[in-house]
Amino acid sequence: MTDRRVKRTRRLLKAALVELLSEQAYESVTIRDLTDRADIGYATFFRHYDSVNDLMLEIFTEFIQDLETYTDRTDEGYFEREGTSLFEHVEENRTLYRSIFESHTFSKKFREHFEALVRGHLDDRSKYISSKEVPIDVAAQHMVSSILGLVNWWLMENTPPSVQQMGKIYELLIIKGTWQTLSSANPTNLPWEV
Amino acid sequence: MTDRRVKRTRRLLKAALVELLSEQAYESVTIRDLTDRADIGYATFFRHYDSVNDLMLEIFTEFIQDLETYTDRTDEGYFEREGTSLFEHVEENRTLYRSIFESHTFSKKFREHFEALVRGHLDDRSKYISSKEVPIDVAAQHMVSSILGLVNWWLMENTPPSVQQMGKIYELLIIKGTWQTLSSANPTNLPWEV
DNA sequence: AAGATATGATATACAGTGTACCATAAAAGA
DNA sequence: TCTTTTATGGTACACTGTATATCATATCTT
Repeated sequence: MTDRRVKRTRRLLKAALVELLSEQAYESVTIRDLTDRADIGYATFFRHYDSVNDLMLEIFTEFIQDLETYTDRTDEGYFEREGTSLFEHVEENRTLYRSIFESHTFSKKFREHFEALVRGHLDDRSKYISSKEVPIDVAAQHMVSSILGLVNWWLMENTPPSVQQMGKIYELLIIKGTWQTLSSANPTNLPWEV
Repeated sequence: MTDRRVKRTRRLLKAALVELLSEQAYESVTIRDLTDRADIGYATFFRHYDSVNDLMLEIFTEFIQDLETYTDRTDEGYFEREGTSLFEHVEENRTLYRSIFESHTFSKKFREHFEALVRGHLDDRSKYISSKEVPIDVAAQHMVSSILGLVNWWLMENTPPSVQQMGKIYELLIIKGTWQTLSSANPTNLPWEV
């Protein structure tokens, strides 16, 4: 695993895929495309990865780790503050986000990671949640759909609002919108305003 | 176009695809699978459709038409009444909905149709919308993400709530949740309660 | 310097798409 | 009913892309 040649090959392949994603759709990338771009032998690919999905998974995993350290910067830990962090991360990785959202497999994976995160936040605030009509997992799913919908909209827009504007929309539409529905707290006494 | 043989072939192919979708993933269906199931010659497929996507598009189009006549039953025309209609339609077409949501191409198409519908509703209620921070197309996108997220959750759940329960959740989480955020109206004087 | 191993190149098998061709069956029109 | 038209089945073939096997060579580790 420490062999320089192995590290070089894997590095070249990952770089090749990231590069290709800004030129063509993820689904259209072939193994020949990758080995040509990385300038390595075709068969060599299979000595490291099972498939393009397998290679993408490695990039995706590193990407998720990057996102998690990124959103953890704001140690206050509240949802609405993380909104701006999320959109900053998206802005800096537009191409990769677009590719992930284009792929059914990886948008699903991304959603799963995100849902776990949101579930954690909701569990932390469970004492404020009074709604018996909306189950907790439906609420989590709803926030995830809303957030990822907003991110997706922002990615596809040709003249997108700034990160700050998106943070504002995020707070208004998703945090307040959902929270008012689920919350037993007085609107003037919501947790993020304490 | 009126040739009995043509109609027969196309009918058999559509039936074969619908049948196969309850047995395997949409992406995995090959043309050979279809012609074997329909019991027609392989080359015959290409005399009618370009690709599996092309065949699926025909099924999808008929499906969308069915949905539209379905949701039009409730002539009052309000969002929250259509919630139950939507979930009724999903319940009666679970397999097809699952296949559509599994396919990036068709979930996108479905989303586009739905978004046009929601945009129409929002435009009808534009006088109630006061929010200057949330653009109208972001609001429409947000409702669509929320609704389709909820439908998707319902489809994947092994012990899903009833249609009536889903209608209730829909009204609370999506209609009221979003509307309160966008609306200038007094909560006791929202349009659907008039 | 010697042994281990990753790579490049090539051949091969395989699955799936898409086209061309022709004999045959079935439909449409008189 | 007879003739013409056309859709179908079957087959062969070219093409793309995946995946494995093999072997000489280059590169790395110790």
